Amino acid sequence: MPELPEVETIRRGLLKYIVKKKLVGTEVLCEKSFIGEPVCGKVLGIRRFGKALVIDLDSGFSLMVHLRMTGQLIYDGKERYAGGHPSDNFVSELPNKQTRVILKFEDGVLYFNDQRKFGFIKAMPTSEVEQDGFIRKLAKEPWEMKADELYEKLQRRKGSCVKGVILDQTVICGLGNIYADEALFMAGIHPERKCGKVSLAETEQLLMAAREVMDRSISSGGSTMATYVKADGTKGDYLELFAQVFHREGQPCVKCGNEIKKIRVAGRGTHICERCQK
DNA sequence: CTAGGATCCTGTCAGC
DNA sequence: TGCTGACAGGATCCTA
Repeated sequence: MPELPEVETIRRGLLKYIVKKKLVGTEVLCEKSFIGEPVCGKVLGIRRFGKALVIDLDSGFSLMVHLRMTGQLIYDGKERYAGGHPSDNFVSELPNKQTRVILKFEDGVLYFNDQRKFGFIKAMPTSEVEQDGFIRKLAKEPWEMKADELYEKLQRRKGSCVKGVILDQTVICGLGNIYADEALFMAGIHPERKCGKVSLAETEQLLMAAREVMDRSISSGGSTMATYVKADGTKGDYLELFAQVFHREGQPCVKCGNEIKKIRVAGRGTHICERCQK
């Protein structure tokens, strides 16, 4: 679930709570959620590679965290900081039955919750992080990628629907289901369009749109976070304020008033305006 | 190599 | 109320 903007928001938020703090113990409640042997050490920093976070320790080890669909990181100390898949876990009593791993710091606890168990924390030597199979294959993020590079990649997969291809992190890194729909809408491209039928000019539009939707989300603290940490425990609905098509089926298109439709593309729920996207 | 579909897992919701 | 199937903000694996 969490896409690049949410993961980046968690990274920035967590820095304040765990950098220079010592990780002193690990409790693994679900075996498949923790790969490798638990490690200890003081936190030097937190890096992000696409949708994955890497917590570097002064012991020479690192923890790679991937939230996949339903992962959450919830730091609980003097105050609580939560991010990831939106749910009541952000404000409820922890640990609970979705808690998979507990990282114990000297003055707080970091819970890794994950309803569907697709996510994981992986311990490895810091020197091996960049050779990790997942990280090594990641493509550039939209801000670093040039339009002709993306265009060439799209042409290499000319028979596939463009949405499925831009969700592939080895093609372009960072987009997930929300921002793919939003970027395609902004660029006026139908998600079922074959990659071979996307022009260089449209690729440029798509790239700009991807940057814009994610920039906007990062600067507001991610689509699912910020509002969730409010003291009164109310659920945030930032997505509703910012999404033009995502989860807006049945509502009018913000550009033309036509009804937003929900279809299925590349196995994923997909939101479109049939008049604005061809 | 590409393209499409199944799969990992738990929970929720719509429909009967 | 209980059952069933569909679906979910991700990525990989398998098959053709």
